[in-house]
Amino acid sequence: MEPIHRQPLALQVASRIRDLIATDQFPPGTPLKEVNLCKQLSVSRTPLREALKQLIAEGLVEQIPYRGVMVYNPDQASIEQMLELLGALEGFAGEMACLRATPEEIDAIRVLTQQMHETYEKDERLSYYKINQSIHRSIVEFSKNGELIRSHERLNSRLYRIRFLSNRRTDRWHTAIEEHDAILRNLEQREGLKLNKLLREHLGHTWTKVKDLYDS
Amino acid sequence: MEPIHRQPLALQVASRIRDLIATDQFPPGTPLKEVNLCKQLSVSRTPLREALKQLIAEGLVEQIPYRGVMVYNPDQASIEQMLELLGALEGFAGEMACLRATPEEIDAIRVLTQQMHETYEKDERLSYYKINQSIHRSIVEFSKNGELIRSHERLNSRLYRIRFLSNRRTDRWHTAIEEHDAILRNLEQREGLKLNKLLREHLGHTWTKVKDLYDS
DNA sequence: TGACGCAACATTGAATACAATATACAAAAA
DNA sequence: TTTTTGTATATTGTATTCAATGTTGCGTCA
Repeated sequence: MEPIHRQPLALQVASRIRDLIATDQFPPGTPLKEVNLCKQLSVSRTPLREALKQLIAEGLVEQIPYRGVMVYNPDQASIEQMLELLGALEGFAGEMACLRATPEEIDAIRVLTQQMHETYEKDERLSYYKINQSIHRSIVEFSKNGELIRSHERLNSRLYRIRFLSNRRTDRWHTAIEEHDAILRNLEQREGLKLNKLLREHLGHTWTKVKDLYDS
Repeated sequence: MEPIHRQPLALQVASRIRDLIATDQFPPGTPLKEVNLCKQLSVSRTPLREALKQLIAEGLVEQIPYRGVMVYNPDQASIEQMLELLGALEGFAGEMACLRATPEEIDAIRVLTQQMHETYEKDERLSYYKINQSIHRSIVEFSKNGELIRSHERLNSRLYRIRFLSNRRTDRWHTAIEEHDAILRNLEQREGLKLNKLLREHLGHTWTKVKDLYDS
């Protein structure tokens, strides 16, 4: 039988804060004061502090001794490095997916890519963004490497907000759609090395979009 | 001026436990009971628990609610996946290092590779192992990508013991040395793609060594 | 007027106390 | 003898309390 999964309070608190950061309710730089959060979340300081320790380890927030915890506010250089690493992870995942994905799984990517086209034509940015995320996550999953999946998930969550902001730029949408078509094609044809390259470049373009956003 | 670095107790505790795991004084499966550790380390439960939370996030130990934490004991599949990911990270790092390493940094790798030869000839296994680790870490550092460096560091620490054990096998030493010569050559000639491939294969060989170790 | 020092306050760091849960073992019933 | 069940004990989860540290603002003195 399916075992009952229990969630210690600290874990629940951690994922709640994670969501609050991802949805920009706690934007970068927000100080996370323990007593305030305790009241807002109705927990005592101990589980909250344990949750914060986890988030620190994940790199989602940063801590200065005796001065508290705040939401991580990466500078341009850090963002570039994170996107570069994300590209490497996704590229490698794509390469492995070419070896290991089942035809059904590739079908799923095909469906998502199709849906992406539809949201593009209807100009539904939020849906577009979410489908885009799904595609990337799926490719990583199909690498069938749990460690890779976890690493990607963590890094991606740190970039969630950044990528969302860069999504507001519409002038690169068309290129992005074309790239996704190419990604699908290479996955279908199991062209691992080419897919690797494509995905890395795809993330590279994300960086240029983010960069413009910061510069303007 | 260089700021003074403070170490909250929890961080000190975490790195102490990390060392104990790396040096196999806490081998895989060891239950880490809070009160015992508190006495041994002369700290109270709060900082200890915060330290454990970090180690959990790092994947060095695992936790079952109300049953405690124990040193992570990966099965063969997990080890294979971790090594695969480590290969991807080091391969990519090598590729970037070809673009970004200074001549002086490459010199440093050359010196280390030379020292590796010497320890090989003198049959000094521990020194050999440590120099080997230094070379890999250096290559990753020369990628100049802080995120990549941290990710690699964390994954590597989880594999430290495994790789150490697999180092006892001597029949692959010679091949490993040759591979390291090739790695140095390709780094010197800035052959990024070839170096990437080499490093991935190099880690792949580590996996076969580990596998044999488990099977026998 | 500006700089220094002191004090009150706010916030985090650590320790302890209490509650919830799991495990082990023994006693009782089938 | 085997199974079950209850109780004692150990261990983790959570709350509360106390200590250490950093910050802010006011007052005093040059």
